[in-house]
Amino acid sequence: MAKLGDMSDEELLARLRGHVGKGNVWHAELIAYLVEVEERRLDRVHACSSMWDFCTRKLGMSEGEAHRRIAAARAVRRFPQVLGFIERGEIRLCALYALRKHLTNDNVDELLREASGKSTREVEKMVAARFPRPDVPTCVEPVAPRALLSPVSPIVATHTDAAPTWSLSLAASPAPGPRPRVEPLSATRYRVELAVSAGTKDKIDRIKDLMRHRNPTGDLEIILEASLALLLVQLEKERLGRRVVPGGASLPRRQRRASRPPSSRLKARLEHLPPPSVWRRRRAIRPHT
DNA sequence: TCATGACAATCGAGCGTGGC
DNA sequence: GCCACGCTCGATTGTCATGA
Repeated sequence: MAKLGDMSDEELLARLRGHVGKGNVWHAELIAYLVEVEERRLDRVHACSSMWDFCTRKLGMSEGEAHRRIAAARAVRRFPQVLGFIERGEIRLCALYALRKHLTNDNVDELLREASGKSTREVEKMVAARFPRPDVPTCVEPVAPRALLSPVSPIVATHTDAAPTWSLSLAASPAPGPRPRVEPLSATRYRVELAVSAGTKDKIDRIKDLMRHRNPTGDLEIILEASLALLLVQLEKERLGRRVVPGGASLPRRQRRASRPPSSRLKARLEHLPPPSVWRRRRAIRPHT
């Protein structure tokens, strides 16, 4: 290959354009190779018990990498048209991974077209809308503090209730627990899972008692919705009430910026800033920024 | 043992903000 | 108006735990 420094500007740009998008082609080729290897059963020829074994031991892939690429290869094997979508960068491997179990001969073209150009999250939402899952049962139960957590996840549904749609775990201390989880179940329903402090649990119980006349079953979804509605009104008043600007959020960035008083802008930023020691830590952790 | 899911780490892109 | 910086979000990858 010629040295980059020796190339003319035109040649340099032409070669650069040639490289753009090669990543997708490379990915598609890799998947195509895996399809062929599996069809010829070359994994067995090379003393591997499975494709996964072949990819991890012979090709040096990580477990997750092997798993996702084999899944993509099997989707391509069933539906060869998938490869074109990968090659053109219209569908990402992660998005394909989310989609693969729902592909059939009848819907593959339609689903691929619909998922085309969407992010993985958007594809997950699309799958949830097309293939809705039932609501999860409500669950409120004590969990161990973070430091005492056993390897087994403490979040287990123990109570079944038809109507509510979110599960809740109760932490015994305010120490950081498992990460909150929000996942689409269908086009209009979400599963929300989180750990809360004992104080928050007490508030929920108190609200349940006070709302009993309007919410006889103590439905957590009703309580959450009512609480969020109140908080939303308060926050909109706090954050947007001072900025009486015609058009509001639809104004161009510069106008929005100019419409905000400097004092409140600075205050709003300071309210959400971690202490300076954390800034230094973050910079050390993220050297690329 | 293998397949799978969950989650954290990492990287890059986009956006908002402050300073010049 | 431009630029640098920091934050957030999405995509990908690696690791670990778990169930078949």
